[in-house]
Amino acid sequence: MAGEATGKSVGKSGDLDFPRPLTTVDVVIFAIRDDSLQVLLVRRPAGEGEPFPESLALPGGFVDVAKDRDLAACAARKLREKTGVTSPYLEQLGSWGSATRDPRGWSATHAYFALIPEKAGELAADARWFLFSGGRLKEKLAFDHGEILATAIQRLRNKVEYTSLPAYLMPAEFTLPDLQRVYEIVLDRPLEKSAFRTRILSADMIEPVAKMRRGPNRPAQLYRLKKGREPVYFVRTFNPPE
Amino acid sequence: MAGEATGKSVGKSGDLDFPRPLTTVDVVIFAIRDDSLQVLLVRRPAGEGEPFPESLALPGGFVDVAKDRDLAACAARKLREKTGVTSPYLEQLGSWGSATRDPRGWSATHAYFALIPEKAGELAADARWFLFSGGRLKEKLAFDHGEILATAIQRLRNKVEYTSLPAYLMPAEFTLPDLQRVYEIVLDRPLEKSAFRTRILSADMIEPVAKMRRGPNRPAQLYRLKKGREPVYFVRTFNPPE
DNA sequence: CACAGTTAGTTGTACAGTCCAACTTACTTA
DNA sequence: TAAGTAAGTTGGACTGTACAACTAACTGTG
Repeated sequence: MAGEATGKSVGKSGDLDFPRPLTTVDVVIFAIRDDSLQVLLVRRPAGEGEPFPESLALPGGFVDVAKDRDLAACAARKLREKTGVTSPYLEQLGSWGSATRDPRGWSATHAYFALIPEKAGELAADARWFLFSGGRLKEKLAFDHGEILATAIQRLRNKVEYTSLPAYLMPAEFTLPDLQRVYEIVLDRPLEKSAFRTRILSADMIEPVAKMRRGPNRPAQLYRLKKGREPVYFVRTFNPPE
Repeated sequence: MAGEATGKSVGKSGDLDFPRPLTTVDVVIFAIRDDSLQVLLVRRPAGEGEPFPESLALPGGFVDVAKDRDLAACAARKLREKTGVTSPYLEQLGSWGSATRDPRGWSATHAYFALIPEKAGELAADARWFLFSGGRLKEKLAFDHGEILATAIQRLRNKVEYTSLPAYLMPAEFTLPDLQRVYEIVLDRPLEKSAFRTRILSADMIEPVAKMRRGPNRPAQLYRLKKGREPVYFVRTFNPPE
């Protein structure tokens, strides 16, 4: 495998001797920070021959055929390198490939999206969190990363309507109003308190811990995610607005 | 672009001189035939150095950087080459990449799934329809295509619960009981007639044509898909079994 | 030509879960 | 002790599915 080099003939049949697209992996990393949905972006390097120098981009890069066992491992590696987070919610988003998306030639990227709790330790030096204002990012992104990001948000919003995905954006312990707030941030619309509670509590996805969150008002029950990390699918969506 | 060959140094920075994974596209093509869900598979060639010689596999192959503008075009090309169908429902399924899935080296495939109406003209010589018995395919497939196929079925089933996807499996004109039958075949469970009709008719996705299907019993209204091909999303799933 | 058989399509009641709004509870602060 | 606020509950209206019984429209048979 290591002797395969850049795709020059390797097998007996010799039919692998043709141009290969570049293969990359990019990760859309979401977190809730400052009461809003944020995404982690990196600044591209400025070197000669670098495409989109100094533009903002999704964290990612070439698959390393020596280091990466598979695509998911590659995505997990990039997530870890940028955030230090090791076991988040990581889902494949899709792939984008064309002759023109990278000026260096035909390329295909495998995009993942990750949900992580706010805490997160140190970020890599080139990485920063960015905010959506009005559901959109202000900055233009390198390559087709704007499109990938838009797809990620759409997928996230869509799934939040009928799954427990936002649970992966929560810290270890949280209250039901906390969780509802995160749903509302992602969906960008208010939800009904009683319907929300009924749905979440009957989904058997969280369990109360023997503590209350105390504050200036009535204390709130703290919960944690139950083991068995698969997201829950609800049989109805929250009823759509208007 | 054409001079790029197999990944040998091209840019000024020269940092593209590293091994590139093989890049392929595979297509899971579904149709309803003989009152059941079938998938189109091809027999792999027998040549020396061919992986999985004579095994069954999904239609697919290497991205051709000269012919294929992007991944979707590549998938559409493979669909066309095997079935002659040109404008089906074609959705990206995901990508699978690892060091071990192809004995020829690190490879990544971009998988698509297509829904086509039964009619379909001539098939390519190496292609044949295969049946699921008991929700599973009997044959073992080459590479990780069994896994890809399983994911495709799961995705199809899942979406059929709350979208109008099966409409793309229908011929140009069909009756409501026809459509319900297709839902039932895919979901492998019976649905309620009245709830089904209410849902479909209020979704504004089909329109009656001025004809009836006549047969040995009461004639049935014929419908066709409305223009504007996006699938419809329902706010509830069909209530799950048991 | 009536009647059985079959499928198309409708109707009505029960039920589940959201929507909406008002209510009670438990705390803090003045 | 009273006002304020957020947590959590309760009940009636509404939407859409589940289930079952019904009517409608045709064919084929005796």
